[in-house]
Amino acid sequence: MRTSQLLLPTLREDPGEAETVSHRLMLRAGLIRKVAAGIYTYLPLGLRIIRKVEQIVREEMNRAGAQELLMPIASPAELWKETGRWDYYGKELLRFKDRHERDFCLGPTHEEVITDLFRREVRSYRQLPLNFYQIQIKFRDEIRPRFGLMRGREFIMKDAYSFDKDDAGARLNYQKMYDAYDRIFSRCGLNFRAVEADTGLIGGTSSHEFMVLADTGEETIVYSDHGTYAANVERAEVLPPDDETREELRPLQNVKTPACRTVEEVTKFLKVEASQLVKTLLYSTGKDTVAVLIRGDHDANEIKLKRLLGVTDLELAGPATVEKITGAPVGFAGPVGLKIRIVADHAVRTASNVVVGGNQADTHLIDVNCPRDFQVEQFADLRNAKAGDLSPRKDGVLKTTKGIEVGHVFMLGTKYSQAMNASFLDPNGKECLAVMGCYGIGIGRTAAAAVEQNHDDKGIVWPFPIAPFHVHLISLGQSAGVIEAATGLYGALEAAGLEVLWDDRDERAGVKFNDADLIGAPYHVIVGDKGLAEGLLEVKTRKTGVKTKLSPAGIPAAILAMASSDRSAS
RNA sequence: CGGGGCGUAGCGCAGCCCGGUAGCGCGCCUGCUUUGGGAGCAGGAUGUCGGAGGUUCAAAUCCUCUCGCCCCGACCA
Repeated sequence: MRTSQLLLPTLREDPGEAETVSHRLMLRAGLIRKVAAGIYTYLPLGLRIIRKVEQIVREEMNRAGAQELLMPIASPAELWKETGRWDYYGKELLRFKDRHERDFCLGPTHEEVITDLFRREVRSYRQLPLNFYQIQIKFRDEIRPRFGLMRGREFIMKDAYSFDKDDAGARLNYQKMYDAYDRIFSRCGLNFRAVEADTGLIGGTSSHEFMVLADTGEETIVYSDHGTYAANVERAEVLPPDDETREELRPLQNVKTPACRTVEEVTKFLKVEASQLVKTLLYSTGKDTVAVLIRGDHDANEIKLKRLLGVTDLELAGPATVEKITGAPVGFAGPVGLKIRIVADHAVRTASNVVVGGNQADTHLIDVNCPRDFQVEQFADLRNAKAGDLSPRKDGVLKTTKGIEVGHVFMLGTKYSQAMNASFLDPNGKECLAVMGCYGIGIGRTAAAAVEQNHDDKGIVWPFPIAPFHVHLISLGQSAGVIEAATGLYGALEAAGLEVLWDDRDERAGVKFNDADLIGAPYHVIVGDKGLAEGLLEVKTRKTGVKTKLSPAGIPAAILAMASSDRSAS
């Protein structure tokens, strides 16, 4: 492809709308353009990258025995009402009516549609197992789209759905997908890790997320320093403290803490550690308000809390509710004398002589002890794991890192097959529910994650397998010799099976070099009069910046050799 | 939805506080020179100042309302 025939609008300056590396570079390199918040056009070069990732995904899905199909973007409300997700999914589900006033939505995921297909078309255990996948545009009306392709409202996803006759089969399919994901992200040249995860809105019995490790990731991962345990922090179990010994209990006292509301303010004012403080969080469940006690140096985990309380909606109570229940403004709530249901994290049980809110403005209580001064209905694991905690498998101590979730595999069990009566006949003629799994990969997010992980101050450094082009051919000047040599090389490189972007514009060398660095093809070949005069042309490896002088005829073979050694090294 | 910020030429921004001619850099067009890391000179084009109301002799600037976008929190591939 010649740049003179390609829409490749690179930007010299950082666009004002982008802050994240991948978002900024993808805009600057002319890969994407925004149409509306979280909605993007893939420009020709950007689409090539998307297609590369899709192709790797497709090959590995096919290899794992999944079959490709394509479901519609729009689906009727009836299917969603069958599983209850028409209501449960909330505002993220973009709804609309057709001309006959029938309710439809844009598919945020396709369990309903595929399960409907299954129940219509599959009758017998002989047809199982089955695994279907598609690569298709999804729409989720995200609360806050951000970071370009990282979290769009419209995005390209590979989603797969497996159907098995029993749990053992489902586990096998799950494992196959897990292994396929491992290969996919390895082939994309990413540094990633599979972690245990929460199942969220999709539901089901267990799941793993595939996380690309990057400081800019939105997810926090905890992993054992000496073992194999790794989990999303929202999922990671925290073991109850094994040391039950407590300090000698001192008598409770009332202290004035003027305008000290936050943990930080209170600990600073009273000169105590955050771990000596217990915060009292009031959560509204929609039905009632529950007090949740968490140690001052810990963070509440709302997913664990929802599970304990058996609710799906949960939010911190507003100032009015807090005042009504505690009689004090926000910041001074405490468990002593509180008349509502109280649950607490395990760590609160073994803490002694703690500081809590006094349920009175500018007042805290110190040397408070449970159960002497207040009672808790239930102790449970309600906090986020943090660095330094014991691994739940007791195979080491937890460390934390940031990650970008690029893939997620779920064991669904019979959640959807039951709701939609997707059954088959077993050898005895008995009707059985299909055991399902579902498996997603964010295609655009994978590309964006690759940029987060592979860039420098000049631009993107694409991993070879998903690079939009393998070779960026840069011709300098418009002399007959240069044009002839570049034309010859272009043909020779393509004949060698390499994808070549030839910058044939009448631009100055600096402009071309800078654009090439920005776009980030793995290898750059520079054709100029200077090189031609000595019969040697420069080949630059984008990642290392190393330039090698080679005779033109030897360049295609040399690049193929470099590519294969780079790939085996990584 | 809560909090913070922004909307002025294709892009990045200044001007707004203190009302009076719409400006800078990059890009774009023409010409000459230049040509291996974002060229120089000369000339040129480009704006419903996000939109609607209002105040005023006069509004990019002040007021009200509205729309869009970005960033921080509650959701997820």
